Amino acid sequence: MSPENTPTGNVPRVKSASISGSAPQSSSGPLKGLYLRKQDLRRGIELMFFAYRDFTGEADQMLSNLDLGRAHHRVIYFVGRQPGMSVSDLLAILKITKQSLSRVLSHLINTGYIQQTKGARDKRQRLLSLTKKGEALEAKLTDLQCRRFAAAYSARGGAAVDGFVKVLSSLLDDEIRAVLRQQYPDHID
Amino acid sequence: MSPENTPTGNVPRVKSASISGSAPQSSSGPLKGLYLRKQDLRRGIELMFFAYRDFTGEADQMLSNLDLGRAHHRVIYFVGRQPGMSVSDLLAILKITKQSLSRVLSHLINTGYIQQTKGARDKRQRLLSLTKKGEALEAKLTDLQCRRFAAAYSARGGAAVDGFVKVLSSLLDDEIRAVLRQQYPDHID
DNA sequence: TATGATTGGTCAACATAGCTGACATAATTG
DNA sequence: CAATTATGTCAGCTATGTTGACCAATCATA
Repeated sequence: MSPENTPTGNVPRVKSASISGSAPQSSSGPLKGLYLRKQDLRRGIELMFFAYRDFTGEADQMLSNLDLGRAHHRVIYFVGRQPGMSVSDLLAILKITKQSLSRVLSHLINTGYIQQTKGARDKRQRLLSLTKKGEALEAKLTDLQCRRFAAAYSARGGAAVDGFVKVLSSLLDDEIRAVLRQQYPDHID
Repeated sequence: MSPENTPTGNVPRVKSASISGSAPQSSSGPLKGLYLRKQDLRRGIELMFFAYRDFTGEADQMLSNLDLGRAHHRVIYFVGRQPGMSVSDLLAILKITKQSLSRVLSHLINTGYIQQTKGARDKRQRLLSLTKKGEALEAKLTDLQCRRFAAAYSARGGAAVDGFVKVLSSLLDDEIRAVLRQQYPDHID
C-alpha cells in the first residue's frame, strides 16, 4: 500500500553481484552503463510482464466471447501470417507439443476457422490456411493489437521504435532468432 | 517451410484498413510514420510474443526443477521487490483472483519461501516477505533474467534502451500505468 | 522393393494456473 | 452496533501445457 519500496530504493544502490561482471558500473565514458543498474534491469523485467499482459488482454477478451483462448489466437495469427504453412512449421514456431496443438487446431478446423489441403509435393503434409471466417477473425484480432502498437509507436516516434525493436531482438534466444531470420526476414535487427 | 510469406509480402503493401486512420501512410514530413506500416506493427506483435517466451524460459526451467511454476515466480519476485506488502497489494499487481493467489501463496509459505506477519496498523493484513530461502531463490531467478537484459541493453546501448522503455510504457493499459506510477516511481517514462 | 525416416494424428492421463460461486472470520470504520 | 474490508477456504470447472504409447500414410534411399 505504501508507495515506497523498501529493498530496491530509488537511489542507485549499485549492488549488482554477478551482473556487474559484464557491466562496469562507473568507469568509462560519460554516462556509460547507466542503464545497466539493477533497478534499470528490474524495470525491464517488470515492463515486459505488464506490457505483455496488457498487450494480450484485449484480444483475450474478444476471444473468450467466441469460446476461444489465447492458444487459438496464436494458431490463427501465424496461419494468417503465412497461409499454406504445414503443421510442423507451426510446431516449430509455437514450440508446443503436437498433442497440444492438435487439440486447438482440430477445434479451429471443426468450427470453420481453418482449412487444410494436402501438400502437392509431399502428400503427408497438411497445409493450413484461414477460411473466410478465420480471416475475418484474424483481421479483427490483429487490428486490435495493431492499434495498440500504432498508438505506442506514434506516441514515441521512430527512434524509440527502433530501440524497442533492437532490444527485443536481443532478448531472443539465439535459436529462435535464427528461425525468425529465415522465415521472417526484416524482422530481426 | 518455404521462407516466403504469401499474404504479408516483404513489400510495403500499405493496406491498413482501420489503422491508417491514426497513421497517415505517406503524407507529412520525411519518413514520418514509416514505422506504422502494417508489417512494422506485426513485427512488434511477433517480437513481443517471442521475446516474452524466451525471457521467461530460463527461469521457468530453473523453477520446474524445484516443482514451482511461473505463478510462484511472480509472487516471489514482487514480494522480494517490495517486502512487507499485503495480500491485496499483490492481488492488485498480479490481477488474478485471491483463490488463484491463495493456492500459490500458501504453497510458498508451507515450503518456507515466504513468511507473513500481522500488520501493525491493521491487524487483518498479512504482510508478506521472503525468508532467507526465498531471498536466495529470488536472487537466482532475478539474476538470470537480469543477465539477459544486461546483455541486450549493452549490445544495443542507452538510446535503444530508452526507446524500449518508452514504447513498452506506452503499450500499458492506463490503469496499470497509474498503479506503476504510484508504486514504482521512475518506472514509467 | 524393402526398410527406415518423416509427417501427422490419436488415446489416455496428468499438472499448472487461471476462473466462478459460496461462505466464514476477524478487524476496522462510521 | 452495522457495514465494510482483508483474508481465507471449499468445491468445481476450464484452458493449455506436458508424457508416453501407438498408428497410418508417405517419402527417400540402400
